[in-house]
Amino acid sequence: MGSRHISLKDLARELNISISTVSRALKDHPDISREMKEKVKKLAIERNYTPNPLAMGLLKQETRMIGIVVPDLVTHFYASIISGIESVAKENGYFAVIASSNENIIKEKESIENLLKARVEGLIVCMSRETNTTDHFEKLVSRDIPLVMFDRVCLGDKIPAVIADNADASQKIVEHFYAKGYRRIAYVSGPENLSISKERMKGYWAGIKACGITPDENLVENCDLTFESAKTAMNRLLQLPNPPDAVYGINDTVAFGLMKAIKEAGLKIPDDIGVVGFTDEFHSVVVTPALTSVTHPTFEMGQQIAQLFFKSLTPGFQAETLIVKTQLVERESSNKSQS
Amino acid sequence: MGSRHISLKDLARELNISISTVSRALKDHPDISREMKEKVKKLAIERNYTPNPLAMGLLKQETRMIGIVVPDLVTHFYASIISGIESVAKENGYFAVIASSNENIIKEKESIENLLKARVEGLIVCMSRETNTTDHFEKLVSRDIPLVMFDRVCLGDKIPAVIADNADASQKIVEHFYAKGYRRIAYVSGPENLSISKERMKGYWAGIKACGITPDENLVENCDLTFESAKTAMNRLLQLPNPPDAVYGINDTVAFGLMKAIKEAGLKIPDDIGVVGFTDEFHSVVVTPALTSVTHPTFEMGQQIAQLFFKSLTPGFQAETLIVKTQLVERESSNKSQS
DNA sequence: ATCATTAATGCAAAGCTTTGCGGAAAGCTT
DNA sequence: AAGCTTTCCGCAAAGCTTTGCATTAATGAT
Repeated sequence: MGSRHISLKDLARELNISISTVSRALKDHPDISREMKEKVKKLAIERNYTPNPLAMGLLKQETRMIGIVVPDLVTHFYASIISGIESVAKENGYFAVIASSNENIIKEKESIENLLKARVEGLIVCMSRETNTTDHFEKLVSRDIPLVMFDRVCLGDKIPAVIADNADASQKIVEHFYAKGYRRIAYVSGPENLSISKERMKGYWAGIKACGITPDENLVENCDLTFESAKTAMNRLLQLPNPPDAVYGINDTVAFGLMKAIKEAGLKIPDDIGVVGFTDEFHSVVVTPALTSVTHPTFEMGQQIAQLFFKSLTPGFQAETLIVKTQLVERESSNKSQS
Repeated sequence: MGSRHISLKDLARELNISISTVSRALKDHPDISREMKEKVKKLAIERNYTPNPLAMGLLKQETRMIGIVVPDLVTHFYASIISGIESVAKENGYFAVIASSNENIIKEKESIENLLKARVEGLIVCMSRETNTTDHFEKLVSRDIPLVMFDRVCLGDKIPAVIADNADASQKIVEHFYAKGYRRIAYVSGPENLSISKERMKGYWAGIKACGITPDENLVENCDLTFESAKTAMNRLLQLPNPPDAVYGINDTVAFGLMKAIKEAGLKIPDDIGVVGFTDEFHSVVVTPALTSVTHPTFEMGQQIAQLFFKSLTPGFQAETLIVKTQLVERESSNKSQS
């Protein structure tokens, strides 16, 4: 049962030499004679020896594990970022252990605790949508545990972070709508505790102002980021005395919900109502009409997150926030026929 | 640096007692007096002691890690199955380490090797689409390493597996089409080395036969499971002298590709051509028209996979293949107006 | 032949936990 | 008071690896 892996001791016994000699032979230590090295290496390969990471971890006091906590695993956005993180982690000899908070603050705290118990050397976290307190993150900072946050972040002065140019992108969406001839532009936001909500909201108002549109509080709705709640929010907008002729959501799941509600109301996209999403999921291409959306370079974002993480390990590191540029990809859903 | 975690030794030193006493006190060993237990436990909580899993792993010769290798992470199907596996794993005190083969056989083999080096106690694998040899799996079997496969499986007599009722479901799709009035029913399959390809193909022909349709080899196309290749396959079908009036794909990504090609050809779904998918992704609801699709209970499937894995750990276990029932969810894309 | 180098290898500790066994002190019996 | 049983605790080994230091043998120098 426990004998599936062979150890230095096994090799040593078989060759009738000491463990230290085996260890040194495998690492080409100058003290060991050439013949001995060859003999040892040959047997090691034959027996398929691989060093035991548990023993190494114990000795070196490091696990080379890095813990990732994301709100869910089934969203393309997170999955792709994780892939990016893993690619850089692997390059640095680390590997990622992934936990999902299921958008739940309790589970988020538990996941962090469990990863710490498993002796990860640091954490990369994207807050759940419920997370409205930050003490569990402050505790990590005060315990000197390496931590990088992304997308939904907090405590930017203490915790290094990677985020999108949320306000900018949001403003550009409004301006894009305006340029396409839309005038009553609505926005469906997410929970107020999330940084992305705040920043994208800021961009919305900036865009409205930049376009010289009279601001209308009624055109801003909230949802809890689910497909269903987005539909509900859209229905509220549609029942306004003066409903919007354009709408965008805080992410693509929300945008899909908006589209569904619009279609169910018998309205046409993009002619009756224009729609734009945020966070380009694969399926923006698939829906009809194809969804205009803000593209996050998710894989690269993941790589940057990991790079920032490793940078944060160096002594004297000061927390910084990296902002990645997004791009508005125009497709059919916001292409109003000029009338 | 290495002093972020405190050990039994730290507690022992602080209380001026031996390490063994601390260890036993924390586990309520009868040899330890009540007062001593209380004193130790109090300090342990105060200092936030958690046992070092590396040391435990080394001692007990177990890591409680289980390795998962999937073709990709960004597909809802796999992400959801992983969640299911993790939920059961956690219950049993195990945690999952996830690796992606990126649909690449080399990377698949590497991932398996790396997980083994990391001392996972067993593996759960879904083959990449390129995987046409099975020797690396046979090696695992002969090395007595616990292994469970799912969805795309092989060596069913030696390796426990969890799969969908592929042939059945496939046949039901054909019959569903027939019942809806479609007569020239096409099928776009995947790489022939994959079990799902073979089984769903078998179901296709069974369905054709059951409906009394004259078989037509031309109505069966292949693709490599990507969106693009599915589009290409569909275009070939559309250029047939006698093109199909219904088509289904081996999974939903393929189905989306089919839909795209059909739309680009200016044909209407479901009236000109009916479409059905396989493996119900979230977005089947979002596309227009909503996609009729075969639902896998993915989360539950993940749970069953994990349960089978733990069952396979028990002595005397014989490989078995679990077949999970799927369900055909009728939506708009196959609902031809009766004419 | 003796001493000093050099080369090649082994010993042992550290990192953390569990656990069988031995040991000391206290209480009890007679 | 001597012997025995409890009660409570510490020693040490095992699991695997790395590495400073010690050891052995052999070579070269004088």
